[in-house]
Amino acid sequence: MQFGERIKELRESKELLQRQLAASLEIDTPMFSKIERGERRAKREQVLLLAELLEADVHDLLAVWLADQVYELVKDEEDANEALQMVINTVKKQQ
Amino acid sequence: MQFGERIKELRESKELLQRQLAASLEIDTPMFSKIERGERRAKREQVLLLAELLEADVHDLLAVWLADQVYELVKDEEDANEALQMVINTVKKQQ
DNA sequence: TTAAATTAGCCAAATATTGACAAGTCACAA
DNA sequence: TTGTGACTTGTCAATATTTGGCTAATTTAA
Repeated sequence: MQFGERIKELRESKELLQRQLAASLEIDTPMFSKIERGERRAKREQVLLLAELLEADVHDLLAVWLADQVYELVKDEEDANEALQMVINTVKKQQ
Repeated sequence: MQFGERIKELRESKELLQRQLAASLEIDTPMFSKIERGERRAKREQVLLLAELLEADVHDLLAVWLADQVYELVKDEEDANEALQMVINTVKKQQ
């Protein structure tokens, strides 16, 4: 939902081609295209690399990347909000 | 983390045995035991059944069940909080 | 100590994810 | 139009993960 768009924006603002970033990530261009369109998910390690290559804030990218995955899990659930609040409380304490 | 404990409490307060609930869910007792201890995750459908069998609030159980899964995804992430906030915002709009 | 209840460990079957390839579309320059 | 480069689509096999169920151990309670 958001991660791919973010990557695409950053990539275009740096005038890089998919195949260039794909090469850096050691995947093929179709795979990179899919990541940008959210059809496939990037690996955590790839997010770190992309942050570096695109000179973007790594925490920001990681947060968006994570959010995509969480969203995928809860998007069809009526009780998503309650569940998310519970997790936030748990995560707070855990720090 | 929470779902299994919740089920166990409800089960014990109704003085039911694992094997009885397991039979109702059409799984074996060891599997039910694992669900209670969080070693395996229940299917959504099983949560609905459990809510009925244990006379518990189905939304409440679903929320806890979902929360477990989300937690599993974000628990080791430094940026979990930011990600969760993003998802909450997205989910709010989606309604 | 026994018998029932619960847990641990293991394995095979089913499912999902992954990476790669070939072929397709699209925009545009020659 | 034809050709070229950038990107997308679809498919497939390889790999990983999840699932269900079995056996055997351990715990609990009488």
